[in-house]
Amino acid sequence: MRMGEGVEWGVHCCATLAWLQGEGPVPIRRLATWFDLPQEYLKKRLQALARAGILASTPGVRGGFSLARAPEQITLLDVVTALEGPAELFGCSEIRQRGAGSLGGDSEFVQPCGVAVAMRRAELAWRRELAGQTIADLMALAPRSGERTLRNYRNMTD
Amino acid sequence: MRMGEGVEWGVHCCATLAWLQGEGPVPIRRLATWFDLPQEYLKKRLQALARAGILASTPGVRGGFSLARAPEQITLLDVVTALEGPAELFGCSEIRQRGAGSLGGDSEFVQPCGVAVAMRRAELAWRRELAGQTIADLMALAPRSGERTLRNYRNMTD
DNA sequence: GCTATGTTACTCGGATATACAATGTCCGAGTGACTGTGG
DNA sequence: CCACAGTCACTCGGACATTGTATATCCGAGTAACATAGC
Repeated sequence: MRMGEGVEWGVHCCATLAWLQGEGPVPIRRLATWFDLPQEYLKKRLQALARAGILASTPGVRGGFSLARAPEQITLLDVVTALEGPAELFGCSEIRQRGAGSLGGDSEFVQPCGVAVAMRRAELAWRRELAGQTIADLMALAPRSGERTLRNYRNMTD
Repeated sequence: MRMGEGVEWGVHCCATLAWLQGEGPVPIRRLATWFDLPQEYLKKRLQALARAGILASTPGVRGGFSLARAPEQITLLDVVTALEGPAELFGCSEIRQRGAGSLGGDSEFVQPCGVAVAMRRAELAWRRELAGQTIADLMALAPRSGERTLRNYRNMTD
């Protein structure tokens, strides 16, 4: 039960795109070499972010990816949900009303499964924390001596 | 990123064993038919709970599994950790200091990755909620008209 | 000078391969309660 | 009545087979900026 690596990639790429806002779209190759990631697979993950409305993709010769909204409007929960899917961590398959256990109890299962309720509560706490952190918050935390390096790197490839 | 089904099985089996405390060990076959689960695989998961000190297994002809501690002493976090491992949901692989991004920044990476910090905070909130729920809490919530059925079921197989 | 055509550097979407974890099954060994037998 | 061996019903641990998902790669199609050619 672990999150895919794509989540880490996605968040860092969002932060990077936030630093580079105003410079136009950033091609995947630049992001991939910047973080040393497999270019093709990174593309797939960023496409998922674009489908979710977090990134915007512009085709063409000067194309690439850019933020679709302001960094303050992108939460970690948005990124996680876009990349890992909306499914819950705990999927209740209602085993309580299967097998011999369901023979006697007919009207007992009208109220929800207590296990699922408890799990959902924990999961909501998790999502609430994730929803409270935006890309802008991460930018404020990060020590951006690297920002200069990041911008210069564009010139290195041109 | 989903939890395995074994977690649902484990929690329900713990609750069942709690109801049947004092009747001695319960064999796997009874639990498996009760919930209509694959017996052999359920065994594997319960063995994991036994290794974690949540269940106790007694060999022999009247053997089976039983709770190793009181239901108040078993939290959902215990069960989840025993079955899914202690690994964190978000594994930071420090991509920020890989590739071209790490060329300029030398002393920048002394402080922890902001992404990992935010993820860890959310995860701690999740674990805190899970640790606040015990098997005994679930028993108090559950409508146990089924408890009679459960005890009778023993006689059905004897 | 202006339009048409081609080139280039990107993205998109789908198809496919690979690695690894989750799920499921099977078998031999150990163990303790019970049964039966010999003394 | 008691010691002892045998059987039975369990668990344990490991060795597999199967399935699904994450990861990774590749290819054809579309698109917009730019360059070039033709009028």
